[in-house]
Amino acid sequence: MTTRWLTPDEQRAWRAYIAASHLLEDAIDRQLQQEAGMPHLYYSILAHLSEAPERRLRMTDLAERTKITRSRLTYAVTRLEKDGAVRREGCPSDRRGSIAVLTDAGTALLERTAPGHVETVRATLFDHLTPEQVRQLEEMFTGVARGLQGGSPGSVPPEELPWRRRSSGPCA
Amino acid sequence: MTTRWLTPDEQRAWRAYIAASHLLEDAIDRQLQQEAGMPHLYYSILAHLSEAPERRLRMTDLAERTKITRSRLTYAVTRLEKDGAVRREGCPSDRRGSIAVLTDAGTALLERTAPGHVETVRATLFDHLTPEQVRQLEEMFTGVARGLQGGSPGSVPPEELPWRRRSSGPCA
DNA sequence: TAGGTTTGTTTCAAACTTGAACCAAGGCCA
DNA sequence: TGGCCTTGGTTCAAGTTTGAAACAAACCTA
Repeated sequence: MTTRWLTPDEQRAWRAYIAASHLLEDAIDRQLQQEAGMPHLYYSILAHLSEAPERRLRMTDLAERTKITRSRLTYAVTRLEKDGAVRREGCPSDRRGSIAVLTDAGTALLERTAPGHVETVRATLFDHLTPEQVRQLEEMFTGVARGLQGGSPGSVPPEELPWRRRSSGPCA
Repeated sequence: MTTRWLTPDEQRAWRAYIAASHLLEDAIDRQLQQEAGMPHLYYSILAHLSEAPERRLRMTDLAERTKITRSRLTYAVTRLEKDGAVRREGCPSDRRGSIAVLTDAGTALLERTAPGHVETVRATLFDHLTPEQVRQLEEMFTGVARGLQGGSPGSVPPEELPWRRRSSGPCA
């Protein structure tokens, strides 16, 4: 089949998306670097931990939720551990595993910096969207994410699809 | 003022957006790394050059269009130059300036790899969107980008807004 | 239960990004 | 003209990301 090129509408949408998402990530990274001393990704790691039961998650679980690779997470957690925001514990039920735990200092940092972060997200993104667009945004990107995770990254044949990691739970 | 926290709708939209945009960038980076031997950003640089008159642009101009910092661009162009996809030329009218020029090899690489790239963008993004959503996407992100570029990065006061770089033109 | 495979995580080197500092060259103006 | 501020680009060190390889524990299965 010959290439299905993008239509002019799609072209424009793609460009706008790429431009805005770069600018947005940069703005948020800068703000968090200033206020929290860490890039957005690291902040997200803390945020995800803070919502988990007992503020702890298996590394792989955390990697999945934050949508990053394991090695990237290892590096990040090591840094956050140095900062004192996270602590690592071994997993008693599976001695291969290690668990990242949000410390009290990490919790405090999150509470201190969350308002500024939210304000930035608002100012950069949501202040430009109507409530209807917010709903659209969620719908679109939920679909896109579903298409991408746990399978068919691009054009991988469906044979490889039925792969799904078992949810490892709080490991306890 | 107390923090304007995100509404549940906004929360969900934000999470979906973050997750999908990470997955999307990863997928596209992987595909281009495979097929073109370079990450998406580098490919974009070539793409932008290919559309410029005479396939050449001032560094700063190129940085603006690709939405990246100058130092990042310097690094990228140096690499692309080593690959032979880009050549640097001095700017005759302003001896501070340097111009990135897309070489024939760069053009060939672009032509060879564009179909695969477009196919990936389609499979990962546009195949999940209705034509109406495509229009919405463009509208939303155009607004967001406008809000972010050339001013008010987050919560910078309007005093700093009226900054606008003069479009330097093809320089020649 | 030994051997082979899978799974969870880390490690390592190479590539990339960041932000501040630097170096020209251009512009402005007394 | 001589300073002085601005602009266009690069450089440098420190930090981050990548992908492949290494490990170790868990899980088969014969």
